[in-house]
Amino acid sequence: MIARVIVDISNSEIDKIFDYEIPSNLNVCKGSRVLVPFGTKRIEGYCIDIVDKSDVPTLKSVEGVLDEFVCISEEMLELMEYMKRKFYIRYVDSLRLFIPSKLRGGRIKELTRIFVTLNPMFTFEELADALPKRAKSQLAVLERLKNGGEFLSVLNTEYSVSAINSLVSKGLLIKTSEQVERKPMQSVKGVLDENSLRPAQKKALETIFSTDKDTVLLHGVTGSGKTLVYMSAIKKVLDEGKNAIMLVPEISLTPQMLKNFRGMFGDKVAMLHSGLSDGERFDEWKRLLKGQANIVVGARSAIFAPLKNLGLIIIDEEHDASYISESNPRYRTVDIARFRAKYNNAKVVLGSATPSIDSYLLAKQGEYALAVMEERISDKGMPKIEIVNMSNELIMGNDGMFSAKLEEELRNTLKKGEQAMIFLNRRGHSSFVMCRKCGYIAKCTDCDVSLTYHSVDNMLKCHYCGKRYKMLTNCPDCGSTNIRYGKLGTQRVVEEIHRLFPDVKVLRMDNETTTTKTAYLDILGAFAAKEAQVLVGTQMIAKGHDFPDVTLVGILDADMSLYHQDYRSNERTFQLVTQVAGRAGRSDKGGKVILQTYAPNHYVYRFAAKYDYKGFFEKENNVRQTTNFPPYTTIIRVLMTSEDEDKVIEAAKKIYRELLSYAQANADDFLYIQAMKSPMGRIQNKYRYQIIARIRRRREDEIIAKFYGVIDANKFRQVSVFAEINPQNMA
DNA sequence: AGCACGCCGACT
DNA sequence: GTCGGCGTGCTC
Repeated sequence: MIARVIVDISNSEIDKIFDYEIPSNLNVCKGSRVLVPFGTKRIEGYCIDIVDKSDVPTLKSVEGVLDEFVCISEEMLELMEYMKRKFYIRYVDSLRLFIPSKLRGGRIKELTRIFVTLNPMFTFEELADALPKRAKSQLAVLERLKNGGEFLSVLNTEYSVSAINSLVSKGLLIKTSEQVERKPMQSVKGVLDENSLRPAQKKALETIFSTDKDTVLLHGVTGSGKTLVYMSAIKKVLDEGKNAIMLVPEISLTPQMLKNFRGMFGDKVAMLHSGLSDGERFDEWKRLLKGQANIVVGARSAIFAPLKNLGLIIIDEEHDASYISESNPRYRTVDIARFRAKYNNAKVVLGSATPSIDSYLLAKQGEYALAVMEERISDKGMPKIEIVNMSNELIMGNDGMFSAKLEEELRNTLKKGEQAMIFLNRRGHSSFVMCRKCGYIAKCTDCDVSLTYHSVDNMLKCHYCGKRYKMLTNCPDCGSTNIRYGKLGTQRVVEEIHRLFPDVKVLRMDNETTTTKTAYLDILGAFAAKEAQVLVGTQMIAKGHDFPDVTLVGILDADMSLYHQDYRSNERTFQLVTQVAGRAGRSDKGGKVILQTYAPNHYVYRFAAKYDYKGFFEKENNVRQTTNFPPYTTIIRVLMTSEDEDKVIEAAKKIYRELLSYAQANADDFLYIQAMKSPMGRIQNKYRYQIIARIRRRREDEIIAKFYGVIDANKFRQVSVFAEINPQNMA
């Protein structure tokens, strides 16, 4: 018998199927990982098929089978073919997405997960007394473990590493390496009861299971109870003996979210999130493969979970950009989900308060079924959004960051002892470093980008490649010591608040303050614990936790994301404003949103302030259609990079010539094609040139195939070339 | 991606 | 004479 093998080397020249003889003593299956001789070396590979004969005259033999289980299912092999056709992804790159990285590279060891308990020698009170009064978070950890231990990986997502570590080093906590039977957490907010569902939720559930469409768009305003619909739907599917995938944006994999699912479904849930170590990820993957877990909750890549017999795939916050993989391998999660749903005869549910224009249009066109939930569970209504025209503030002589209105509202909120969140866009707020004498601006040596000053460590940082530099004392050009450096926008806001309200505690959350993985949760945790009254931050504070005491949200500069050459910027701004506004008034205290802008009449704000998604959709959809932008057209971007500028230009010219003549021969389908230097001309010491084409969609598959074909046929030494379809970022 | 094969310069 | 530079081509 012959094994058809993909070797585990990611290179387009090698991404072919190689045939090997299967020795009679080896049990090689379709989907097995195998060890094969390749050139002069031995290498890992994947057997994707078993056949009787081969066209290759002399064959080498498979040397061994790597795992005691078959790790790629028939479904995933078909998905691999689909991903090749649809996204031009190499076979190996697909296969690598399907399995945990722990499996590759030889030795596989079962990891024993570390379990943490309170030291049984002491009572809870004794342990608590041993702590200094200041150690609040350590006390929280102790309280968490009062009723039983927890896996370290779970604990790490809930508390800071330092709190846990210091408890362990003081001997108050005990780490055990052996597996301990998990006690399912107490369920939250009561058990799922069909009767506790509101009519709108029931109706949404009905739509999901009665429609003949494979995909349902669930448009539910913030706070309309989408999570309960998800859970009920999962429960129903589980009762039928089928399995489910629940995807959330990475950032919303908060402890609460995990707790909800564990509480409801106990051991049947596997988690795949960034807080897991390789070993833990492997453990979870194995549980899914063996059928020990029936539900997976995770970020984008969990769509590839090895679950069989899928009944339901849920994509929460479907508009979130993180569902589109923007670096190789590039794919769109919805397409993968729909493939798997079709294969398993399952349903896909796309949930959002602000669906993407693409999705909502598909729903209107009847490609998706549509379920709508228009009311908040709390009957509180949405917080009122007030638009403040910043041009007027300037005329009135206020050139500060806060409008008079926002300052007043902030004062009221603080007086009442309630909390406020101040949101500002990051774009346009990085602080660059400049010589006052000669105008020199500090730039990265590898990128065409000015450096950002980071006050935390007094260093200069390149935003694009991450390279760090010492802060300048003298100007390298003129030697002057008169160096000016700005502050990050968030930092300036914090100072402004301190100036206006000297006694108020303020937390700041941005790139600079969240360098560690746990810092994000630490800051949110501190704010939730009311250690500060105001939280100032960038995009990061837009999603995630519910803070019942937040009654005021200020959006300082909504416009920053509006005026951008990106065709999606209106959509993004609408989503952002809606999302940030949703942070206010989560409890019965109600809430208020102050939106500061220089374009108060822009339709994005008019619709956002009324929470009128449909109105916004109609307008934006119309704009896209009349201006010939996606989803009515498709943008293809071919990016070419090299350290050698002459070589990239040569490559760009050659490829452009070929594509241009194709475009001219198919002029009816091309709205635009142009070659140019990329807006970010050099990143990580590589020069970047691009070809941008905008095409009509009726023959898009064929045209995209042509583009990939031209790229494949043109290999240049030291130049890398790749294509992107409707890229999120054109820099 | 590796690695061997191969064909030209400056060294014990 | 040979050691080694890295350009080119192949891997079932």
